Amino acid sequence: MRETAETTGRDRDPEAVSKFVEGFAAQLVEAGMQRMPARVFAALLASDPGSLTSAELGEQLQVSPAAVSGAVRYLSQQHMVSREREPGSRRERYRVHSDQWYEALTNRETILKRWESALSEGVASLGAETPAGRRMAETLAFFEFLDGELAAMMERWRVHREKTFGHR
Amino acid sequence: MRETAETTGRDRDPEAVSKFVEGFAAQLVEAGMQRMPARVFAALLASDPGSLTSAELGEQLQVSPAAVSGAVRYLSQQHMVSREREPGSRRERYRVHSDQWYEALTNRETILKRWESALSEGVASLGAETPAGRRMAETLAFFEFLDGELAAMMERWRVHREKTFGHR
DNA sequence: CGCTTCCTTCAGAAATTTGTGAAGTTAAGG
DNA sequence: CCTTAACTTCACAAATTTCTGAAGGAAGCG
Repeated sequence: MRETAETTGRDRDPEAVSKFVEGFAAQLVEAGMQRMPARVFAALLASDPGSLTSAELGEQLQVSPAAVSGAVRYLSQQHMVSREREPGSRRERYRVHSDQWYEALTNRETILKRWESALSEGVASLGAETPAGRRMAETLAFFEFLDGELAAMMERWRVHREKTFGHR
Repeated sequence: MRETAETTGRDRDPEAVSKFVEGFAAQLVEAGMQRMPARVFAALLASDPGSLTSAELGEQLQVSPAAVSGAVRYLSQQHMVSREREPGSRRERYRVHSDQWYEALTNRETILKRWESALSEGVASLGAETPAGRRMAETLAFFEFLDGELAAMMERWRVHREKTFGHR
C-alpha cells in the first residue's frame, strides 16, 4: 500500500511532533511506564487522526515491528488504546480514544483492589489490635474511601467535559 | 547497642510479617515502585512502632546497608518516610507516618504538573485548532480538573478519618 | 490455492538497573 | 583528639529488562 501525507502525518512539522512525543513519553516513563509503550502512546496522542498503523509507528519512532507489537499489546491490555483492523487490508490501526484513555488511568482500580487485599490479609495475620494492624487498617480504609471517590469524581468530570467540549 | 524484642519486632511471628512484607511490596512493584524501596516501605508499615533502624531493616530483609541507604533516600524524597536521629546515638530511625504516606501518594502532583506542562507545550506547537491539538487540550483539561478534585477529596478524607479513627 | 503483506513470537545481544563490598565521611563517647 | 559506630558513596558485578533480527503464522487478493 502507498503512503500519503494523511496516513503518515508528514504534512506537519515532524520536528515539533517528535519533540512533544519524546518529552511527554519521558514524563510517562518518570511516572513508571515502560519506555516503548510510553513513546507509542505519545505518538498516537499527537497524531491528527488519533490512530496510526504499525508501520507508521515503527518509522516515526525508528524501532522494529517487534517493538511496536510488544508496546501495543501492553497498551491495549491497559485499555489505553484499542486495535482496529482496516477493512480490506492486513494493516491494523491502533487508536487512542481521547476520553477513554485517561479513564483507564483512574482504572488503576485493579491495582487498588490488590493493595486492599494485601492490606486486609496483613491486618488479619498481624492482629487488628496490634499497632501495626491498626496502621494497616487505617491505610486500608483510605483506599476503600478512594474507590468510591474516584468513581464519583469521574462522573463529575463527564458532566464538566460535556459542558466544555460537548458542542463540537 | 543491644537488641531487644521491642526494637527488632522478633516477638511477633516473623513468618507472618515477612509474608505481608513481600506480598505488599510485590504489589507496589507492580504499580511501578522499585523493589528495594517497596520492601523497605512495607517493612516499616508492618512494624509495630512504625519505625525501624537501618540495621533492623538490613537484617529483616537480608540486604546490605548500602541497599537500605539507597531505598531510604528514595522514600524520603517521595515523602513516604521521614528520618529521625535517635538522641544520644549514631543510629537513625526511619518512620512511616500512617496518615502522611498516602497523602504523598496523591501528591503525585509534581508528576501531574509536568504532564500538564508537556501537554500545554504540545497544544501550542501543534496548533490548538488541529485535531491532535484539540485532543491534547482535552486531556490537559482533565488533568487540571483532577488537580482540584484531588485536593478536595483529601479534605473530605481527613474529616472521614477523624470520625472513624479520631478517638483512639 | 498460492503469493504476498503484515503482524507476532522467540532467542539472544545490548543496555540498563539493582545490589554489593570496600572505602570514605560524620559524629558520639571516652 | 582519638576511637569507633553508623550511615553514605562509589565502582563494579550480577541480574533483569529491552529491543532486535529472523522465523513463523494469519489473512487478503489474484
